[in-house]
Amino acid sequence: MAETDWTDRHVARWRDHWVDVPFDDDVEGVVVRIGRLQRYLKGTKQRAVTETGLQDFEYDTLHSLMIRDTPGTASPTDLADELGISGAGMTGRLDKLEQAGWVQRTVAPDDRRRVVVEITKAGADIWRRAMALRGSQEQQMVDVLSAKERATINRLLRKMTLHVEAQDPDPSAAKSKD
Amino acid sequence: MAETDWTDRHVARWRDHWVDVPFDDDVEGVVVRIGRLQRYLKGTKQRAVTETGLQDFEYDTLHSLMIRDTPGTASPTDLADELGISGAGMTGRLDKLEQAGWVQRTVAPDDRRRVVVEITKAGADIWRRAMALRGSQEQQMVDVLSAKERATINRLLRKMTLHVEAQDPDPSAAKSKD
DNA sequence: GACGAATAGTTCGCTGACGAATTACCTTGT
DNA sequence: ACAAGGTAATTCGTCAGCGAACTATTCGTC
Repeated sequence: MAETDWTDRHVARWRDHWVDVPFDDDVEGVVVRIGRLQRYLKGTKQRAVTETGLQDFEYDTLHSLMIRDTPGTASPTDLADELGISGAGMTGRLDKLEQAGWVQRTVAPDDRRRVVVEITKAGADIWRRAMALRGSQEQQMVDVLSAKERATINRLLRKMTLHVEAQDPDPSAAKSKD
Repeated sequence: MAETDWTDRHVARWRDHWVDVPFDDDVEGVVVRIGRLQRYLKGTKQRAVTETGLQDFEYDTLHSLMIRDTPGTASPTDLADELGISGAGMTGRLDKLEQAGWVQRTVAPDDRRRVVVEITKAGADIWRRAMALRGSQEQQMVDVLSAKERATINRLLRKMTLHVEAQDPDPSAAKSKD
């Protein structure tokens, strides 16, 4: 352990104060570090996205629309589930995205209750631009690990994701604000 | 690689569609998995906190107030920084927390611009109750790893947090909604 | 083939958070 | 000693998102 990070200091400070609560250094370490890395990623995304002129929630929605088995097209409900927001919230987002010209709504001809959301050329283009800006920053975070370490951490992370994905059987309760 | 998780499938699906963007399986894997684990943790916290009758943001604020070198007392600005919300937002939260009787505001006698936020007995009690509910669920996530694996993943996570903490020199831009 | 239940999406009123402006207080330089 | 500038918190207007009620369409069954 060459250096101590924020989490080490946090854990050291709190090991004593813990009363009536199970406290395991390694568990706390994993949980807190994941939180801190996620916070960092959120920040880098924020910066990348803002640079394109998109708002955070606009990018999130376009992103969700693109990274699916049917890229660029989805129902509002599916998107809402995937993004972890309410139906009402989704309506609001789509109003703004459609207004801005990034997506397009059409009613499904076979079931007129359904709405099909499709990304426009402009939408796909700006999403790709934001993606490019993002990628490099994420790369930077992971690049401090060697190839071998990257493989190891993915193996361990996968062990945990498999566990949590098994608990929550819904595969669409997914990606959140990455 | 015994089983594939959501991220494996995501990466497999997207390796091809990637154009004009650097795409590394392992980098994407780390980033996406961290996001998904964090989402899960957010969910477990949510459930634990709701069970105590607290609202999410109330718990977050009490938590931030407790896990510091001066547990149970802080300035509004420090709390806002730590929680990553604006000063205005903090004022709003403190209004509600004070109203509910979980915290108490007093002006600092030596510098009357300053406000000292202190947790009340009731506040500390309910926070502790929520903590206990939380702990066990976090434990569960990490428990799929062996003791040795837990040590390894913490080492690798620390490598990354040290990197990102070095980039963002502000140590208070910290914990977010854990 | 018609009426009740189910489903997809939207509208509505409210809430938490934001940025900008404001108030109150302290510090510094002359 | 007092004006100019800085700092801590609050107020104000706005916005995204929520849950609940509502509308429009389809399904199921008798």
